[in-house]
Amino acid sequence: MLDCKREFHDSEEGVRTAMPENDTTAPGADATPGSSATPGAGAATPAVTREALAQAALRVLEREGLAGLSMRKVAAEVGVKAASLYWHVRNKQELLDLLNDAIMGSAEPPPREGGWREQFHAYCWRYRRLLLDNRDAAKVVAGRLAPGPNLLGLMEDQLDRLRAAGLSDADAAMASYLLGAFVQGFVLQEQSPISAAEVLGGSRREIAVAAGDLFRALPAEDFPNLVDLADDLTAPDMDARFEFCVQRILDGLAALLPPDRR
Amino acid sequence: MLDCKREFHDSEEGVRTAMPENDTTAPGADATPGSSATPGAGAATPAVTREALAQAALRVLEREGLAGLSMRKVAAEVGVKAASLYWHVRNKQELLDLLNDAIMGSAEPPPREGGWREQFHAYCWRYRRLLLDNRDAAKVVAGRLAPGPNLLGLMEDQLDRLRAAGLSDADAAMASYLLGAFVQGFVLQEQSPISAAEVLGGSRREIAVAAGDLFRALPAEDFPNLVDLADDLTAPDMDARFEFCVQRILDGLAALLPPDRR
DNA sequence: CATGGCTGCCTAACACTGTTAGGGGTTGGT
DNA sequence: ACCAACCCCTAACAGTGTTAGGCAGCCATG
Repeated sequence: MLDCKREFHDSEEGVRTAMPENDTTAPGADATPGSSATPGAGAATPAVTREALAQAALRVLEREGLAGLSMRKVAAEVGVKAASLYWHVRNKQELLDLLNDAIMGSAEPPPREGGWREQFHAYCWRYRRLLLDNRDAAKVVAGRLAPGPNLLGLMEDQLDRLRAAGLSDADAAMASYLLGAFVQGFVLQEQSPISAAEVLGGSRREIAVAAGDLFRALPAEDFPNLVDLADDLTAPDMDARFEFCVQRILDGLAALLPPDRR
Repeated sequence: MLDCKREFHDSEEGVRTAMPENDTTAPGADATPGSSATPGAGAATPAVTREALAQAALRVLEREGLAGLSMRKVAAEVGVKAASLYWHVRNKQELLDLLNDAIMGSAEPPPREGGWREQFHAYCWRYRRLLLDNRDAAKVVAGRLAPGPNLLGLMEDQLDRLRAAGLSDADAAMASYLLGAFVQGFVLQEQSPISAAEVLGGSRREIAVAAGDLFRALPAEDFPNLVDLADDLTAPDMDARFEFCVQRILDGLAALLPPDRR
């Protein structure tokens, strides 16, 4: 009776994250967590829903970054004290799961035109763009697989195209996984600061130059290739680098198809 | 005078992380904590070096995971109080950089035999194995590019082979980057818990089954592909999945080479 | 030998974090 | 009017990274 509240906030557990459950990003006063369905609902103005929490977390993330995203700040963002969040959310990790899918919410699949190669290409770029545009999105997404309604929708669409391209079921599933893993890894690397050069809080280009100097300053007898390739290794054009990688993966996938379908 | 200590702990800044500086993996039993080090020992016996710190951090990481790795615990591991660490290290991030390269220290490049494809293949697998064998290594490595002596050595060797395979300078640099980004992303995904299934603290296989059930339970009219490919999407054999991805990348790289060098 | 400066550690403290216990209103249903 | 559920609150706990300032030994110099 004491902690009956922690028991369950809504009807089912496993299905909730899976069900699309019409998520209107609209600030409508409806759609309290899941309890709206349960008869005998009490409160008049919920004021804070799981949707609202996710959006608030998104704003805090944009403003303060992942390291600065605390329960107290998210609570303040929705006009509430920290402890109250635990009514709607089991712990911070669950809030991050909501945030996770909220980030995916702003993604939209590329137009369904052109060959599979163009479409897969566009998918990679859009996903990267999504991760780059939302602050610390890569860190939030990485290390947590939160199959919320938004992510599920994207996967569904993606798989549909891969199968239409002629990939087998297993290959389509693998390819989808490959895309996700690679893009996440790439953006994570791309955004990761270089330890040696962090002292100078310079721009991306400046620290690339600094990294180049670092490589060039190595003893040439021990690291001939690093010294030699310093420029190539620290080329600051990340778009070109990404494009290269994507093309490699596309070529690799193309090799799975019969020659007439590439 | 007050904080003169924070000025510099050692000679040069930028070069330190770059120089190999013979790293002994610490001679056995001495490093054990306890108050034995404190009495009578002055400045003569340092008792805690950056190397020792890195090794201690590695042990704490193995025992408690990244989330449980705190300055106080690492300090206790070397028999010292937390504040003392800031004499040797600027902040926690710098300790993590040391840890980063310490993890890389246990990597050894694959034998230099077979074609470039076998060697690149082995590189991918060894890197993944390294990240899997050291607890939370993927999380430590991701989001931080710490070009310590160990990582530099690996890059050097890797680039050497890629160039020997016939890749252009730019392509070799890109390919090396691709390898790192992909493997990190893959292992990160591989190890990331699934939000919906975390309640059951089951094994990898169990949560894969649970994820499969989750996909199968989706409304078939909205997610026909997810329902259909549930088995393929949740196939628990991560080795096979990794192998697939690596082969795609290898194929993609092979397309860069003239047909006679593939 | 004495003096100071440097090294390496210490204790205390600050502002913060996630999380829990328990209490108090407001609401709707009976 | 009562009850139960809902939603939020205050207070507190243990733990975090980090800094200020102090204190004991070692070095080299006067």
